[in-house]
Parts: sequence; C-alpha cells; structure tokens
Amino acid sequence: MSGLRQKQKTDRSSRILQAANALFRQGGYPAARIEDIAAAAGVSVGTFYNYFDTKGDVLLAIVTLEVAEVLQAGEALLTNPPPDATAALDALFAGYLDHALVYLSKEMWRTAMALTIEHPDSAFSARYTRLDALLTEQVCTLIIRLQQRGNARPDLDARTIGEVLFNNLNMMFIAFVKDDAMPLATLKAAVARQTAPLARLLQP
Amino acid sequence: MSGLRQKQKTDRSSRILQAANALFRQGGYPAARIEDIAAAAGVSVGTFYNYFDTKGDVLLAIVTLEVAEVLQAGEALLTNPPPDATAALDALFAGYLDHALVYLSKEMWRTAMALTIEHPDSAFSARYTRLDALLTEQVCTLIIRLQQRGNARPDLDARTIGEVLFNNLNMMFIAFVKDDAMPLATLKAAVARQTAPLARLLQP
DNA sequence: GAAAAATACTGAGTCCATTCATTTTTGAAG
DNA sequence: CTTCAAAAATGAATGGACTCAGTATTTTTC
Repeated sequence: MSGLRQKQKTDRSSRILQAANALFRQGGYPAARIEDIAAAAGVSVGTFYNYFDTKGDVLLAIVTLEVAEVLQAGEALLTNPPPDATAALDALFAGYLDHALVYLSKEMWRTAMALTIEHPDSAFSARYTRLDALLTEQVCTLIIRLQQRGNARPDLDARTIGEVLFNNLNMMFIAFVKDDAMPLATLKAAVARQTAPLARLLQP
Repeated sequence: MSGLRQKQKTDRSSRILQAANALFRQGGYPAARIEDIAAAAGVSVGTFYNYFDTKGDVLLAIVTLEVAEVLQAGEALLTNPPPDATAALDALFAGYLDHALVYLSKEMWRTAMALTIEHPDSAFSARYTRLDALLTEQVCTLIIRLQQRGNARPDLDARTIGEVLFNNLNMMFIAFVKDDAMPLATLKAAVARQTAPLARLLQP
C-alpha cells in the first residue's frame, strides 16, 4: 500500500496552496517570500519546490482554479441563452468579468498573465492556456446554439466570430488589470460597446 | 557649458542599449546578466542602473524602438490604402507582422509583453502602451479614411471596429510568440480569416 | 519484522538583479 | 589655475528565488 504517502502529498500540496493564497492576498505577490509560504504551510523551502516548480506556478495553480470556475459558470448560461444575440453575448461576458475579481486581485492577474506569456511551457501555463481555449470554445458554442435556435444567421462562421469576440474580451481584460484605477463597470461598458457590431452582424 | 556631460550620457546610454541588444539576441534574455551587459558596454553595474531602472527596461527600450518603426511604416500605407476594405486591413496587418521578427526574437517579445503587463507603471511600459494605443489609432484612421473615400459604410463606428480588430491582432500575436513552433504564415492566415467578417461588414 | 530500496524532506549554499555608501569626474566661480 | 559643489560612476553588500548533497521516512521484499 502507499496510502500514507499519498495523503501526505495531497495534504501538503493543499496546505502550500492555501498558505500562498493567503499571503498573496495579504501583502501582494512579490512580498510573499517562498520562505514565508513554506513556513506558513509547515514545510521547508526544499519541500515547497517538490510540489511546485516555481513561485509563479503556485499563483497559476490558484488562478487556473478561478478560470475553471468561470468556465463552469458559463456552461449554465449555455443551456438556455437569451434569444437576442447581443443580450446572450453580453450576459456571458458579464458573467466572466464579474467572477474575475472575486478571489483574485488585479496584481495577481497581472502576474499570472505575464507568467503565461513569458513561460508558456510550464505545466500550469499550459493549463491556463488550455482553459483560455475552452473559454473561446464556449463563446463559439453559444453562437452555434443561437444559430441552431434561429437567433443568429447560420451562414456566418461561428468559430471565427467567437474567436474575435473572445480575443477582444481578453485584450480588454488585460488593459483593465494593467490600470488599477479602472473600475469594472468601465470595462464592461467598453466590452459591450465593442461586442455590439459583431452581435448585430449575427442578427438574422 | 555642459556639452561633455551630455555627450557622455548619450554615448553610454546607447552603448548599454547596443550591448544589451547583442547579448539578448546571442544567448537570450535570461542568460544575459547585468554584469555582462555592463562589461560589454564598458561601464560598471551601478552605472547601468543610472541609465535604466531594471533589466527589463533595457529590453523594453529596444522593443519600443521596433514598435515605433512599425508604426511609422504603417503611416505610409495610410496615405493611399487599397480601395477594398479587406485588402487594406490585411495589408496594414501584414506590414505589422512582417516587421515583428526582423529585429526581435519570440523570446524577447514574450519577455517584453510580460513586462508591460506585470509592471504597467514603469516608464518604458507606459511608452509601450502608448505606442500600442497609437497602433490602434492607426487602424481606426485607416477605417475612417476608407469611409471618407466611400470604400466603407460611413454609418459604422470606426473606432469601435478598429479597436476590436487590433485587439484581435494583438491577442493572436501573443499566441504566436507563445508558440515557438508556429510559423508567421500560420499567424497571418488566421488573422486574415478573423479580420474578414468585420471587413465585410464595413463593405458599402 | 529487519534490511534494502524507493521516495520525500531539509536548509545551507548559489546565483543574479538591485542598492547604496564611497570615490571620481565634470562644470562653475573667483 | 584652484576650489568647491553637483553629477555621475563604482563595486561590494543585500535579498530572495531556486538547487542539491545529505538525512529521514515510508514502502517493499524476503
């Protein structure tokens, strides 16, 4: 049997995650030293590195949990979207954005997004990128659903339009987290304005 | 007079820039140590920091030079764009993308983009963001130009569509630099495909 | 259940970006 | 040409992410 070892591993891993999350929120990502995180989790520095390759990986582990939640929340909307294309897209995007700052600060988002760009091959970056692709997929699926129900022109390429809309959303979100002063409402208004032309294009 | 001091300052600054650029290309950004860059530029480590706040700032100084060039090249196209909206936008974007890897490696782009997201308030990040805004502006201007010449529907909001198109381009470029294996042609094809629906929407 | 093998933990040590007290160079004033 | 103040250069010291050789614990084997 190898029960003890497995349980210890899961325990330690989640303790590290919890500790890191708490410290990142409390004093910010850069201020949280590995030594502190390890101490708070009751392990040594070396052990920290047995569980996560880098400091950034812990952050990305936390962030990907959040993205996975957002994705799941989006699924709910897909089952029965508003009939109007504009309304449906706005609702989906608003759901994404409302979630964004519930658990994570702008600083955490900035750091996480920077990491996924700078080190795209790390395990957790790949995970983040995959989730992002699933979100794109979700937007595409929504459009296809609208087409199937006769709420959107069926002759347009849903995938292409979904990609453009999600890329725009993503880029606007980056601009948002770069600017500590920008309120969420401003972002949502801008995204709605930008989504409108493509949504109108979809209208049958 | 203070001629000598000024000249020495400009000299040193450009020597550091040159040295850093050479080392970044040669062995990659992370392998280039400040000590090496300083030595190659004939200054001390401390002096390096009199000229640039961080290692990342030198990289961003180099990258913003490149972006400024791209911006200028774009101006040329604006004076007399192709009459077809799709062709005009594709030409502008192709110009941007063809420039991209002439002087900079994907790794340098990754690092630079990561830096502008993670430290948006540093002097050179702000410069980069400003240039990005000017590129957006350029796309918008192109659309307005097309509208003025009767090559695009005048009832659509040029700014909004320009923003969406450039955001999409930017996001696709990020995906491109994240994937060392992706060839430029693949990126260009994807961007052209995505630009098409909005370009068609613009058609009078 | 003892010994061997496999796995995991540990923290002192390394590396490198960044800082800062000190020294050197420059420009201005007399 | 000196002298002095301002500006700039210097490199040894600092701090923190990450490593690794040694130690401890769990699992397997007989």
